[in-house]
Formats: sequence, C-alpha cells, structure tokens
Amino acid sequence: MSTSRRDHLVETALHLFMRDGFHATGIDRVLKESGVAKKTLYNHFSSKDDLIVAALAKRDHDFAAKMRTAIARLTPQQTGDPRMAPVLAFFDGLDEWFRSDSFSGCIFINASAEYPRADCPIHRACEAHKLQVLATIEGLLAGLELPDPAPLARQLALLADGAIAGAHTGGDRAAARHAKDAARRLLASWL
Amino acid sequence: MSTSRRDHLVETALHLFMRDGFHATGIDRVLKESGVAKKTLYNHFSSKDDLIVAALAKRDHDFAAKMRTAIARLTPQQTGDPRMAPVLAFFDGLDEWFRSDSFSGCIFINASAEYPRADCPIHRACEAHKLQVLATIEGLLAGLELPDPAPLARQLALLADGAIAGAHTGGDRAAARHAKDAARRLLASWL
DNA sequence: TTCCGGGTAGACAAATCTGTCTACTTCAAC
DNA sequence: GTTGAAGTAGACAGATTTGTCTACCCGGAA
Repeated sequence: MSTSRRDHLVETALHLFMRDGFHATGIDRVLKESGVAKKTLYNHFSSKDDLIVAALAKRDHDFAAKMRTAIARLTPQQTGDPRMAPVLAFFDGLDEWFRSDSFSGCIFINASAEYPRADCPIHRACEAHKLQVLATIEGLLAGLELPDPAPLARQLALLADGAIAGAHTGGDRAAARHAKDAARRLLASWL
Repeated sequence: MSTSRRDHLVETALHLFMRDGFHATGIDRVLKESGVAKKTLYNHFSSKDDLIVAALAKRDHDFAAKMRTAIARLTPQQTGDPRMAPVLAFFDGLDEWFRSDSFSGCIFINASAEYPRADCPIHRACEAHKLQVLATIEGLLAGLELPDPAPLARQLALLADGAIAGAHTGGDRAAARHAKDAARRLLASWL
C-alpha cells in the first residue's frame, strides 16, 4: 500500500528527529531504520525539509490527541475547585510526559532552534502548533466563565513551555509540578 | 596576542551559533568570518564541540552581566510594591531582548535541542546556565523576606523560559509582557 | 643573528550529506 | 497474460563536514 509506506516513513522519521534532532538525523538513517528505498522517499517527499514538515504535522496531530485523552483521564482525579480541574490535569499530563523515557523536549521548540529563520516552512509549522495548543488551553478555561480567557491562556501556555525547557534543558524532572502549582496560583488570581 | 585570537574566535563562533544554529554553522564558516587559520582553531580547541562549550561559557558570562545591568537600570522605573521591582525589571529586560533584531531564542535551549543527550558536555553546560539564572532570580527575591524563596524562583524561571519559547518558537513578541503580568500575580500570591 | 612560538594559507583525507538515476522486482487491474 | 504503477537496491554525483598536516611567515627574545 502506498499510504502505508509513506506513513511508516513519517513515523520513523519523527521518532529519530525527536530522539536525535534534525540535522543529526540523516536521510540514510531514516531509510535504513524504516527499510524503505531512497527512491520511495523522494517519490513521496520533495526534500528532507518536506519530510520534516510532514513529521511535524503528524506530531501536532498526535500531540493534540494525547492531550485530549490525558485531560479526560486525569481531570476527575483533581482536588480543590472543580473548575480548575481540567487545567491541572493538563499539567499532570505534562508530568507524565516528562517522566517518560522517550522525552527529549518539545520537537517544535527543537525545530525552531535548528531552523531559526521565522519565514521557513518548518518554523511556521512550529508557530502553528503553538497556536493550536493555545486554543486547547483556552478550551480548558471554558468552565471558568471569564470575560476574556485569552490572557490567562497565554500565561498558562508560557508555564507549559517553560516547564518543557526546565525539564529538558535544565534537567529538572519536577518542572511540571512547579508549573502546576504556579498554574493554580494564576487561576486563583484570575477568578 | 594569543588570547586575543582565541577570544575573537569564540566571539565569532558565538554570533554564528546564535544566528544560524550549531550544526548549520560549519567550522569553515567560523574561520572565514573571523579571518583565523584552521590550525589556530585546533591549536586552541580540540574539536568543534570544544569550541561550542567555550562559546556557551562566554554567553553564560555575558548574559549574567547583561542581566545585572538591565536589572539595575530598569528597577527604578517599576510601579507598585517596591519589593517586586527587581523581578519586574528582569522581565522588562527580557522584553528588550526579545525585541532586538538579533534575538533568536535562548542559545542554551537551542543547544539542548541540537545535542539532546543529557550526559554530553554541551548539554551539561546548558544545565549549568539554567542553574545560574535560577540563582540570580533567587537573588532578586531577597527583599521579599520569604521563608523559602526557592519554589517561587523556580516558578519565575519557568515563566522566563516559557516567554523565550513563546517569543521564538511561537513568534509572540509580547511574550515578555504576558510573563511580567503573570510574575506580578505569582509574587502577590506568595506574599 | 638565530631561533622558535604562534600565526597564515590551504591541500588533503575520510566521512557524510542530499538528491538523482538506472535496473530489477512485485503485484494488482484489466 | 500483459501492462503499468510503485517499490527495492544501490551506484553515483556533487557538495560539505571535521580534523590533520605541510609549508611558509613574522616578530620578539636570547
């Protein structure tokens, strides 16, 4: 099947990009790992950058799904004001992610680092992902009935990104829990 | 002079690494830009990684100095509770940085992205830098007379890193101002 | 003057990178 | 059974990478 070959390629590439980075992962490595021929790759993608964009799109999609399920699963376990529960569950989801063996930062932050030009397609895909996460966080604030949830959502997004940097660059495995406590305080401040 | 040659090399390398990334910046480019011979580079540094570590060390040093002067300059301009002034000045300093033309994220976050292995010297230098920043932030909290300033300092550090990601990856130029407002709320919550 | 440390200029090796191309295979549809 | 799309295997080009090495030069100290 054609789509299966393509999907397998994107999956393998995404895994290697997340683990080792973009420049450090050569095309040949992706091919060897996936068992796909070089011609097949260039039949589906015009260039390595094109493959990278596809991998980021898949990650964006997967991440959104993972976020939804984690929030649905963890929300009932939260204590305190039930209106805060979804947001707090989100940070618990981050905590699980940071503690997983495969964690090596946010691939979108990493991609922006390797492709700093703001106008290149890769960097643009990263920007789009961050907007998508922001929208998800805004959704978590629905129950709070704030006049304008946008600024609070931005602040919570800052905390989330900061936690990722703290966990990856700073090596602080407890970053998500500090962020969760800060989120609780921010929420209280806005209520 | 020997040290001048070495310093010039590190300065040039740092500039290029910040602008274009690490893998994307070849040794030859650093040499051409700096006008230094290849042999001289390998006389001072054992490898490209070694040069990277030296560049990060310089950036760590420069950043600490820039932080100190920015805080000294911007603290008197803050309004409200004067005990918060140094912290708020710190976020104004971030704001200036983000709006500068040369801004392309935090080089330590970027380096961690390109060198994900936590046990390599480059990644370790990034971790050390984040600890140094954390200590600086703790220093800003001295006037608050908190029983334990450490957790608040961590939360403010999360906000700062998140603002960097928001400004670079997310393309949000106002990230520092959102972070500043969040910092004000966090400070109020801890007082 | 002589010597030598430290610099320049750049050839070179060996590996690696992306991307193209040829030749062969496999498989499904007609 | 034939045809054609899509995949495999891998050689190849051309550029680029890090790092080494030779040959030369300059300027200060003995």
